[in-house]
Amino acid sequence: MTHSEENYIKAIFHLGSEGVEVISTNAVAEKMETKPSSVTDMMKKLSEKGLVHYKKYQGVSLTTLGTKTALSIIRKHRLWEVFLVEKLDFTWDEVHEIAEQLEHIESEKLIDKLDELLSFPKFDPHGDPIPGKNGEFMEHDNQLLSQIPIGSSAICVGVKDSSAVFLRFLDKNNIALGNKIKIVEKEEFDNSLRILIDKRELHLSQQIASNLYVKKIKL
Amino acid sequence: MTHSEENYIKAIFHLGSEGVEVISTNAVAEKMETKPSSVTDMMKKLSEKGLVHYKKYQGVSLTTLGTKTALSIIRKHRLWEVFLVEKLDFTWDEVHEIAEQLEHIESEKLIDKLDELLSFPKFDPHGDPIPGKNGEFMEHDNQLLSQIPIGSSAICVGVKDSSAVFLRFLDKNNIALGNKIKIVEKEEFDNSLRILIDKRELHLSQQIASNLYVKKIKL
DNA sequence: TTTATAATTTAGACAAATCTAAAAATATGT
DNA sequence: ACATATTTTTAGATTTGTCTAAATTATAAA
Repeated sequence: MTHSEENYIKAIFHLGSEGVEVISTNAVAEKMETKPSSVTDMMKKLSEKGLVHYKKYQGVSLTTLGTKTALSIIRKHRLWEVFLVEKLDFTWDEVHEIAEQLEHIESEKLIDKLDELLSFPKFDPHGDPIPGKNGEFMEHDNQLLSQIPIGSSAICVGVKDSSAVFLRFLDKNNIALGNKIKIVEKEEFDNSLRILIDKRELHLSQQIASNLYVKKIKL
Repeated sequence: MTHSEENYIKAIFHLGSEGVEVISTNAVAEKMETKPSSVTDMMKKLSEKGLVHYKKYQGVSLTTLGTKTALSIIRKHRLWEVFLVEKLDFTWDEVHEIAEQLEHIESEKLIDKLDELLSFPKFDPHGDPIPGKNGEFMEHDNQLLSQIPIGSSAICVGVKDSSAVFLRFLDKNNIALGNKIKIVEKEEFDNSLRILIDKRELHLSQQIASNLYVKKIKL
């Protein structure tokens, strides 16, 4: 498989995870930052290779083989991210671009050994689950901070948007995975939240709150 | 730079190190396993980019920039090889192919951090010197086992041929870098050697002896 | 020095991945 | 349901890296 093919497969997988029912040519084009006509060409190719189901004008979806392939690429991406943070002291906002390159390295043994070196991590630095060697994949069933009722407490477990800007915003405000957050008040007007984190009080916009995955805890 | 361009630059550098005075189109083609016509095309391109000196029918050589580029790629290749052996327990005959892929990953910071993780190694698993961050490069001035006089002792410090077959031959005969070798006798007829290594006696063909770098030691 | 051989370059073609512009199919609004 | 807007596909062109076959230049041999 070429890098380009792998990137398309990954994009289709991610669109699927985002809950898009039927994946359109335009959606893929937007995610890949290419033109729809390029997507059409690639879908024909991937279809011939048995990686996607594709019928003209009908949208696209991954075959079983395509899904397996996507999970393998995502596994590599996320393991490399853990490596960069845990072993090379990169920050979580720096690792994505490098992992985008490393995910295309071909060597099953390399990934298995890397997995072992990192003690078989289950999540990447952004809280995303790492698919297993045999394609086991646990979608996280976490809630977004914005969906949690007022007064309850939760642990920060992941980010939905893992762009560098968002991650640096969290760093700046000392919000890290593992932190406990208590929702003090929700502003009716703009759905912004007043929260308590490490005894500090913070004000988070709705946009921030809907990009933070949390796990509710009982008091 | 594309992967292909980088591979050509590396090939030209290695041909230069092998003591070839003028590097011909055919020599590059052979090393790259392509056709001479492909080489001509690429040389024009690299020449326009200022990486090589090239004049039709006159052969090719690296510019200062080209040499700097080659050293950077070789530095990456060799650091990754050390990583694979030291951190992931690969054997020295397994690392070349994977490092061929990893050497194209773009990130200065990644390489600096990797260098640090590995405690700034000076040699790769085959005994080849690792170029420094600023292009410092120490060609090893070692002798080949075949050039050492009878009766003298030497330490095994590197391999000239680092193909998997040769490396596995050395493994099979318990010859590793760091081992002390004493040359007992040289057979006039075929230049094969009788050596003493770890109290074991071994018989090495001329071909083997001329692919092992050693450093002479005084008794 | 002329000729034969080998090395190198040019010309033209191809596959991969992309693009633009035009055509075709589907979806939407009244 | 019909016209319009949107989406998707097709057709044809471009770039990169490769190839084959033919032409050119350099080298070696008689």
